[in-house]
Amino acid sequence: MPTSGSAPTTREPLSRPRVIAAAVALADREGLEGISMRRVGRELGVEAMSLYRYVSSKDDLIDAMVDQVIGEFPAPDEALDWNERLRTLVLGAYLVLLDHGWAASPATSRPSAGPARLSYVDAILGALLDGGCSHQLAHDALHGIDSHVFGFTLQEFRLESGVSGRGYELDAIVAGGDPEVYPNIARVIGDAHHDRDQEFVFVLDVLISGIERAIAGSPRTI
Amino acid sequence: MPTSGSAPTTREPLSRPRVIAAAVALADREGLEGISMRRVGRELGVEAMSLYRYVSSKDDLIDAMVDQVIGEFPAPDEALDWNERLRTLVLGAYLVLLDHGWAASPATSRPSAGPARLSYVDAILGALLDGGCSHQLAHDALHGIDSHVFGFTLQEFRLESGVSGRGYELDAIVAGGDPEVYPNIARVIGDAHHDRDQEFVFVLDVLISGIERAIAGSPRTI
DNA sequence: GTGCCATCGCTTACGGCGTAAACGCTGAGC
DNA sequence: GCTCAGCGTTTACGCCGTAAGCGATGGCAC
Repeated sequence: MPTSGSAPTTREPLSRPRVIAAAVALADREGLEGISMRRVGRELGVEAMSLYRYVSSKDDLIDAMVDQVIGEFPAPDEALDWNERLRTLVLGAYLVLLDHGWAASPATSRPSAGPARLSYVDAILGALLDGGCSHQLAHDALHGIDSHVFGFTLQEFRLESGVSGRGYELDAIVAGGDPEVYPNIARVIGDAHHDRDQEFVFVLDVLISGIERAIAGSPRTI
Repeated sequence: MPTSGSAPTTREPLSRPRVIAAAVALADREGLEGISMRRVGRELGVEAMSLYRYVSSKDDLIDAMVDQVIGEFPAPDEALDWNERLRTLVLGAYLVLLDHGWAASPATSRPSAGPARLSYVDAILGALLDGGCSHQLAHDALHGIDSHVFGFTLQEFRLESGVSGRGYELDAIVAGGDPEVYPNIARVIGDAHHDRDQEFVFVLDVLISGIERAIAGSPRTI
């Protein structure tokens, strides 16, 4: 083998970013359930135990994956008014999450908050404070917005990627049963158009206009 | 052994409800991670494989556990006005979920909807329709309410039962770092009072009053 | 050159998981 | 007494996360 020229088969060395990226790509294809240390290792042409040099546990890996996804959320556009800024911030987060649906669940249920998540939270709070929210109101509103972003995406993936396949599964259940048993579901389900983006925006706008009215009711004094 | 009188050591026969109840009790104590077929079996003094006569898989068990919890949600009080009925319905659901925090995650992310969940959805839709929502609006509002109920509870348990123990973990993270990095978090975190019930109600009221205004904007025509 | 040591991926092993398949017991009906 | 269905058990397979230790590689001091 020549002394300098690297052989084409020389594989790139492992690194934490490479491990995380491979895991994210795998989860994008197979979902969170498809993630195991052995599978991620295989993805990188490496044994499972080798990953532990870059990741302290599977939980650490998943936290890092989540933070990686949140890192893709678009940054706030400081030129916009606070409410429009908040809207685009949240909408941007939602659109990224749709590309990595598996991330909503650990993002919601795991306690860790990485730097990307803290930045995102900071940006949301920044918009709320610029709008005149009291610290308390900003704090409460953040919770509402956060559970909307992650909770809604989670629901979407529940309905979409269910074992039963695709579509709105209530359809099937209700259609198969007596319409007298769940009369209101039966009434609504036939007429309603199921457009997830429009639903997300509807709820988001309800939240934002509710926050605006709360600010008007008790604006920040300091 | 006498022919009739049952010996005190005779153990009650297994049954689906008994399996589900034992699993719920175990999850209440240990969380969802503590659920394994072997552990649930041990709880009942039985081998893991015996459960499969009453439950077709672990997923089936978990779906049944979730529906069991949702079955505890209080029924709607038809005497109330639609908006107050909706409020108490949602608040009742939230309070039950707090007692079974593990249930929020599978309730949100698994595709199955058992009879209790369908009843609950039907009750919510009933209130919305009584309020004059169009079918489309009722449908959209349902999604917002649902992700609030389950998403919010999920967040609460994320913050509470984290590995780091108890309390608001952002505190620790932010306090340890440079306050310049996340200035808005730093501003808010010191002042805001963290009262999860009050936060839940705040967001709920924002949602309900948003729905009221949406009804006023485009009431149901049929 | 020689010896050393840090880096890093691999091997082996353990206990636990979900569950398929086949096995025994036990009690009721005849 | 025989049969048979109901029901809990045993055994086994392939997966999982990860603790512990091994071996190769390559840069560095001398």
